[in-house]
Amino acid sequence: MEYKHKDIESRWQQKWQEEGIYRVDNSSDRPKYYVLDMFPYPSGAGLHVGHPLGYIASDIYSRYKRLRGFNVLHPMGYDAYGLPAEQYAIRTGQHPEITTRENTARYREQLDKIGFSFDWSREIKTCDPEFYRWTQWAFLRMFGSWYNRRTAKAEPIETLIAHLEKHGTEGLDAAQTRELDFSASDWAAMSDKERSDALMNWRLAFQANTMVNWCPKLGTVLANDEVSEGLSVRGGYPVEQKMMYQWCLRVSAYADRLLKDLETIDWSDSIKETQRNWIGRSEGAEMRFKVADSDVELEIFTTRADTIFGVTFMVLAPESAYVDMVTTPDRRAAVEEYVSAAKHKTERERMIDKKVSGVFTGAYAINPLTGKQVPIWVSDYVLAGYGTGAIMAVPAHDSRDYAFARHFDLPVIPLIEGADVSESSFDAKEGRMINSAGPELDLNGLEVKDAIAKTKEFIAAKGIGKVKVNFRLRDAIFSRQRYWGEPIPIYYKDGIPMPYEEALPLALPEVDKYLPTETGEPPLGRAKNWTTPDGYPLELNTMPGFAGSSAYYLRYMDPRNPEALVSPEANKYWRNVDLYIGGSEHATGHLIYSRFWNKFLYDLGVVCEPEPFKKLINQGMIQGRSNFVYRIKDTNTFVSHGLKDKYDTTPIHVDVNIVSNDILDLDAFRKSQPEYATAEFILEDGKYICGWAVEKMSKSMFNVVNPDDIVERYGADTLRLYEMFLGPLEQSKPWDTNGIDGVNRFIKKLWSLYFKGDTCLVDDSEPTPEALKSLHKLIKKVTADIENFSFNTSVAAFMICVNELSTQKCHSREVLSTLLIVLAPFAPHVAEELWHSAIGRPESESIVRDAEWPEFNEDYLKESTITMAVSFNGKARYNITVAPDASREEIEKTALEHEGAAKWLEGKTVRKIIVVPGKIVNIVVG
RNA sequence: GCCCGGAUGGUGGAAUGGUAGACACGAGGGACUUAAAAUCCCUUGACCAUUGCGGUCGUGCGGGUUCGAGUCCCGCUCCGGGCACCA
Repeated sequence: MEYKHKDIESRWQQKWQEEGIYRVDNSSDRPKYYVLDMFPYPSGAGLHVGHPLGYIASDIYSRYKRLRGFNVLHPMGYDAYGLPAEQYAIRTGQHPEITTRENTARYREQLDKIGFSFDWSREIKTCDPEFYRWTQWAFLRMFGSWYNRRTAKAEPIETLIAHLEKHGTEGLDAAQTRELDFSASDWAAMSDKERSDALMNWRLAFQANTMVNWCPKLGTVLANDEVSEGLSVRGGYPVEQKMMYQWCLRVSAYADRLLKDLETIDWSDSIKETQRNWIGRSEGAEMRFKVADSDVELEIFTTRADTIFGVTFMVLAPESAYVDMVTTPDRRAAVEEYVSAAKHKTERERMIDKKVSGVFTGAYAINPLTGKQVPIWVSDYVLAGYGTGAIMAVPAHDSRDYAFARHFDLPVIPLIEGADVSESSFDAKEGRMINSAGPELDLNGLEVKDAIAKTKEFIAAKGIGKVKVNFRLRDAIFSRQRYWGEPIPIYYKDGIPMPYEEALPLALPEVDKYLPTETGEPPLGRAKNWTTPDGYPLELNTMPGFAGSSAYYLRYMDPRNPEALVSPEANKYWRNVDLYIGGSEHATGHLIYSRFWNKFLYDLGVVCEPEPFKKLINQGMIQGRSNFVYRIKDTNTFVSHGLKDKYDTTPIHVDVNIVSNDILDLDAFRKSQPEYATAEFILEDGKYICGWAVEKMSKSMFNVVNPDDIVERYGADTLRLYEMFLGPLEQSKPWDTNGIDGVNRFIKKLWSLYFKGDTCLVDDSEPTPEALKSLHKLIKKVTADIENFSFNTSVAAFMICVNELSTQKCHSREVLSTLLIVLAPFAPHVAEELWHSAIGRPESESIVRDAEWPEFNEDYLKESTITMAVSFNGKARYNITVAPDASREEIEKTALEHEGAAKWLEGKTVRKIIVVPGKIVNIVVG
């Protein structure tokens, strides 16, 4: 029998599917294990070889866990709402649902060919009403909840209303949009509309007038993580800041829990660090500065309370409400001009324009510790959205304040001994304080750390301010002015937003065009009868992309449950994801929102674990490896890479699919484009060698490698092994087809252990000690490697083992069948085939379902003798062989009596002998 | 600017503080073959020596700890990633 991958793979894939061997139940005697991949957005381009990298790794792990006796949940689905399908719809008029259906079908076809062990009976799509009803449901739960800081959890809005009825805002400690202050009788006197507006201040899903990232080109608002450097992540269009009334999620309420619980989960340091940065906890103090000749008090936030004696001016954000309150009449015109100019700048313009700018308000603030007056300025380097939108400026110890002070010629007072502030500020939080003594507080001589603590204590005691923790994490803007997303289940009764609970799932309506209406309303404004049966208008915004992906891992536990997102039983059984594999680009988006969403559901008692993903592995990106041909200028002649420097050439991308091992297929090249039909070549050694470079894998670079092509040519098992062999899972690396032959050769070599032509070589001979040693070395290595996600070295271990068994001419059924079990997670098709055709296991049995992972036996690894290196002064000189249980003395004796020793001992004294049993003997001479 | 990673042959990459370069690609040589493909065998870090033994240097740079450092510590350089007028 020959190794025919096409025949083998399609046959087993079909059989596995018919028998439903990957279907998993919500109850089992076996322990549970949940392995999840980040589900893909089904784009029109289909999968390229980079996409399955993480899926292959998770599949290997799932299969391994199954063989180890776990009940493994390993589902797959589609993140089906997204911009590309909508933009395609705008261009062509094709309903995004059709586009999405076509794309998911194509994805499924591609995924199936690779032989994944997904339980497709649990497949979900975020655009399926039976799925998104639970996205909408969760949104309404958030709408109906507030965050009680006292109990540190979300509570039903009714408990808040009860509090307001009794005490007003008195004694309330809640996550909120802004500080509100009213009494129980005020509450009683409010109209329904006023109450609704007031409650928005506390709801976890709420509407607010906030500064949003508005992308005019996309016609929608974007969340912070959807914007990078002032451009939209999708499409790269400019984004401006705009005040809009929008739906938001109060993610910030959970900032401290999101930060603290990072310590409880097994994620990489880098992604935890990214989340820590994004959450941005900073401990500081809020302080009040009286404004001279006014009752206004400026509240500012600082992390450097110790530098209060160095305050030489104050700065307000242009958008700050203080600006209006403090500006003196004579300065008003100048200030208004500056503020309006700042407002008209986009975020990108503000970022590019790093020039120092600002305007004096005419007012002065009084330093509460010194009583001295300092001028109040307005500048756009202070952000309205962080802290209080006002700062005390300490130019000596803050580089931004320093730049401002130098530009406007304001005084700089150094506060730290030895700090040279003639050229730049001294920002480090270290050193001893100077110039820091006032009538009531003396910080001189203290270390910065102690000075901060002392100042905080002082201002708190004096009632000048309080200790405050600020977070950079913003509430997530939750409305999108787009069509292809989940409708927000809200209707408006006399202008009051009401939950539309009874309508769930609230299905996405049909529209004639996927564009905003003439009056500038979102596309849902075009839907006919987009009202409740009573005629109340429905919300026109849809939910953002992260909505559907925030709780999908819960739905897989119980995907067809019509009563609940997930039943308590199913949730208690599967709990949370044990292993999650996906790209690190979701660090500040999906992975934050999911954790937030899960914590909210945890507060509600819907889920039993406070974190959704116990362990997270970020697979690296697979980059493209582009090939180039070199055209001699103004000719149709192409020169091989090694000779190109002799000519004046232009490098041109050439399709990597007509290049093999960097050698160009000349005929295919001539046929690829009409203009190349008459191309001439200057060859080296009869070949045209292409140049190469690592670039993003994309159509425009002609470097897209399609997994189907690899599967067609080499088979899924080769693709799987090769993707793992490419390098460490978490590292980004270019796809390089050059090495794939080696892995394919390995499979053929493996096959030749079992078959020579049509003859089956497997027999019942007693395995030799060497064969058992090779096998158990492999079991030990692969077991450890899988646990550590070091799959590349596992593949190497297989190659070594097969080479050894092949040299030993091992035909033992015992050894060769165990080898297949170890290989099965990596290359399931060839393992299953040989399991039956060569080992002769019964038809009814499947290696992927019924085999048991072998335990390695240390005894087989023991050597009758062991080799140890003998070194002199640390440099190895010769080897000795000793018994494994040789005593220290025996080893030393053997080492010194070895014939090689004489040369090194000649005329020297032995000072010390270090023996590391089994490894090395170091003889220190001198 | 702050915070995380990383740097090893021609290439991708291996190495619980213990003989650096596993495994694979590529390259060179050979066998088989009319020939090619496929397959198999040998060589392959650099330099020196080569009749044979062998020797010297080598993990981005400079120090240190250690009998012994790719690995640990200190100080740099460069590359990748995250955050960023966040006070």
